[in-house]
Amino acid sequence: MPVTVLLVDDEPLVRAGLRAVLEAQPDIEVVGEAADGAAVIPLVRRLRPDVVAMDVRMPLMDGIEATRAVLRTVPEPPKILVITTFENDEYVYEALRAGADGFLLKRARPAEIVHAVRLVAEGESLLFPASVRRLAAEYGGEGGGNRAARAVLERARLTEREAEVLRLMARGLSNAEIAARLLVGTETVKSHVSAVLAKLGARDRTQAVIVAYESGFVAPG
Amino acid sequence: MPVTVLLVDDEPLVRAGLRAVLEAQPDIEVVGEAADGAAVIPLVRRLRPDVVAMDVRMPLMDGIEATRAVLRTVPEPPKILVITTFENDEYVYEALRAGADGFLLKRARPAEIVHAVRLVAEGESLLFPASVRRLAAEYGGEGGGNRAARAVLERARLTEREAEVLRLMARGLSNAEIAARLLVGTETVKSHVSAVLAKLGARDRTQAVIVAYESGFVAPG
DNA sequence: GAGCCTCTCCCCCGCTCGGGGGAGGTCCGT
DNA sequence: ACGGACCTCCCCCGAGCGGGGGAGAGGCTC
Repeated sequence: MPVTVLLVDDEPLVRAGLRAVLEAQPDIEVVGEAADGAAVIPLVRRLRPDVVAMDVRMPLMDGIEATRAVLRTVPEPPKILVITTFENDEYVYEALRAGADGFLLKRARPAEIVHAVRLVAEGESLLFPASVRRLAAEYGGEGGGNRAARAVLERARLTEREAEVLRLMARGLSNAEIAARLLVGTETVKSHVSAVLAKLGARDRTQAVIVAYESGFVAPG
Repeated sequence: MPVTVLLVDDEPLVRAGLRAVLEAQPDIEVVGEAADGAAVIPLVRRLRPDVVAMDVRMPLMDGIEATRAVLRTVPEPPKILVITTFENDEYVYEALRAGADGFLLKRARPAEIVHAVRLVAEGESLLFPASVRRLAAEYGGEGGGNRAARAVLERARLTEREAEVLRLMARGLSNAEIAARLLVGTETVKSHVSAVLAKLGARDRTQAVIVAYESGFVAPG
């Protein structure tokens, strides 16, 4: 059965774009739209979507309140994917605190958007690395390491092999070098790397390495 | 005038390989060879090379002793580029401690080798990131950050713009994204990125980001 | 035994990246 | 006035990378 999605954004254009991108996927179905957070709860009750793609900034009720409201009032609530235009949006981490399962930039590429929806639908949390640093500053800065990044890494549930590959990535090795070191083919390494990128919500190996550092997965110094 | 290089390695094959790679460059000239560290000092005195490409492991006198000897006894000594087969070679950091200006893996690609020679000739120090971590563990672990990486970064003498680009690289941005943020063309960003990679002795942006983290240039957490 | 996960390897494809060149502009110090 | 950084942009080109598929072998649990 397909992943059902409810779109919540005050801009019709954005909704249309999301719908186009998501419906192009055979396994994703957009079951409804809302223009404001205030309309979300009844819609969620009626449509029971797997995922709510929710804008943070909306006129009547913003994405944070809406997220809280949904999670409080709906039994077996859907996954909440927060959408925002700005990666420095202070609202974002509040939404995550409120219980959102991930967030996504509007300017993300279609493949990323689709990917993000699938991930949260499967129960994985994701944050895009470019924003992870930002979050860290706000999230509370006492202990070493970055809580947000750590959360990403923990929820990523990397397999042993994937973790091993990530460690080598974080030492600057290329796929070919990793393959040589692990005594496997480069295609195999590519598979693992892809899995790592997918699970971490990273676009490329650089972002994955950033998560590795931010989360304390690899120790700097 | 070209960069003059003295090759010191006990394996003729390696010397031949280095010679072939280096002489293919119009601006690099191999002026001599030696099979052991013991032969280095007189040759350096006579040939006065800009750079000595020196193996660490050699039968009579290893690269560390040879490095120390050259730096102690020769006025205006050449730059020493240490060459090794293993990146975990404990000899390497000792050589660096002894005053070597950089090191290089034998399995490095020709372009990297050429690049390394040019860099040390110009007075830049370089360490390949994959080995930087290793060095850190040995180099002394009290203070935060990685001394070796910090040294790389300091001696890299990045321009303001380059530092800015590196910071954005370390946040996971692509060249296009950096270009958008800095309001310049992607070609410009590519230039800066190339300059950063060159100065840091990094092969790709991932390695550059690793140096950024290891050196404390960007703070994790 | 069926299902699931993990690890392994394969294909095709498009794109970004990085190397190696060059070139014009400004600003600054000598 | 000249050289020298520095920033900007341009070209060509090859290689590595990442997406999107698939597929088989082994091991696990139910």
